[in-house]
Amino acid sequence: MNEESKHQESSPEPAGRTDRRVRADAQRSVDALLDAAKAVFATSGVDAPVREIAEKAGVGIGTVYRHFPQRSDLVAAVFRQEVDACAQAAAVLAAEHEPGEALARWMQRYADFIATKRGLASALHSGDPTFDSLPAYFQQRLHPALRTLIDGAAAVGAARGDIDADDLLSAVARLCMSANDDKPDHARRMVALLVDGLRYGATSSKDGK
Amino acid sequence: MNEESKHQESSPEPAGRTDRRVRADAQRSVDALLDAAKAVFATSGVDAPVREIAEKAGVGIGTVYRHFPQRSDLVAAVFRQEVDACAQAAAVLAAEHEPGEALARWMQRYADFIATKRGLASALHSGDPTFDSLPAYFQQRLHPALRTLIDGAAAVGAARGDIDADDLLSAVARLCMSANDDKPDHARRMVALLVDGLRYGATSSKDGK
DNA sequence: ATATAAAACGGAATGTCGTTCCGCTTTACC
DNA sequence: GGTAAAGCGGAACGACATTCCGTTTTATAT
Repeated sequence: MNEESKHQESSPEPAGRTDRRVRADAQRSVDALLDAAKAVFATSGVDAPVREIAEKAGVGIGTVYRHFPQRSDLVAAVFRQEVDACAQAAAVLAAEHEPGEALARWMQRYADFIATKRGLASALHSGDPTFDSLPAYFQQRLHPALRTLIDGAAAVGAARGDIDADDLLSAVARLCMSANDDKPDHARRMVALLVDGLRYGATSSKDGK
Repeated sequence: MNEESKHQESSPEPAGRTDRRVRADAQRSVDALLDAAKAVFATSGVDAPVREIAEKAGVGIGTVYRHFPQRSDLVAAVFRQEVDACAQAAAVLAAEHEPGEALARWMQRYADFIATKRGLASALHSGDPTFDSLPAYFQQRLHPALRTLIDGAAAVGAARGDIDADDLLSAVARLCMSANDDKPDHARRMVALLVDGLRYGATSSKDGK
């Protein structure tokens, strides 16, 4: 169940008869908007004015609302984009590191994502219908990524494999949302503890039980 | 321009009542505002316009801001008021029911409070300094109420007494904030389960296990 | 290459909101 | 009753999200 990238780098392939779909300038605007919004949200929070994002992206206000009918649509799009990046990171880490290390690094990557998005929890509980589909999207995108990493690590005996990916994802999310006010690295250590737990239960042999 | 006249000089009133403190019309305005805000927040959410509250209370906008310098001060005041009511309910329930029943009913009362205040979690995580003191106030007000109920129930063998009140309060809060979208009575049943757990561990006699 | 219609653009205009300001009214105390 | 402080109401202000529409750009047909 994969889905082609909706807004990736513009590839000038002339294939297809009716290319009436996406105009080049529109694609440029959307990309610039997403980049600008990500940067502005990171510095000024998700409550930053739309005008500030439009200015940083070098487009007019009207252009923002052409592509994102509501403010919340932009916010949701950025969240989705970051989740995509997080999911993609799984493949990259799996290619660059041995399975156990890849799993550990990805868990921290995911934890960082949750911890830095302070406005995420508020958005999900805001009642805005725009965000209703986000939880399902997150799980749909993150579950396979983590599942693959766990299986990979379990195959070489670097971690136990009998763990539900969703359980892990929600557990980490809860850990990172709780005590972020007191100690900045509290979440990091708790996640590391979780990963160590995965390693502890590893089975060296093929036979799981 | 800061508040300086809150506290008068050192004890200028020996026995007589100094009426220079609160003017009658001001008290009326504050009461009407609090009532109106509670009603409006319940129906339209905590993001309801200040003007709507002012109109419902029958006062002008200026009057709102005289007593609540910021919107968030009004929100916090309503939260505090509801927590007070919840804490007071403990004494009422203790007087009207036997200890075990009082404890059980109060837990549901508290659960209802948390579950219906959808904007509470968002407010606490909003970063607005106005809400910084709320968690401490909640605990300070609720802890003694629950502690008394637990002790009362434990004294007649209706519940175990070796439970930390804060643990219970935070556990119930978490339960009521999680799965409120799926099933409306999920929280209620989970809280009932918790209460049953308290009853299960009750000691009818003095034997310490 | 030029024409053309659709798509996209920019930004002024609109409406809502929080908050401030200030002249007028009420209250409490003498 | 006199008076001064406290309280009141609401117009005014600035920030924001969102809409509207005349102008410009793009993709395709000619």
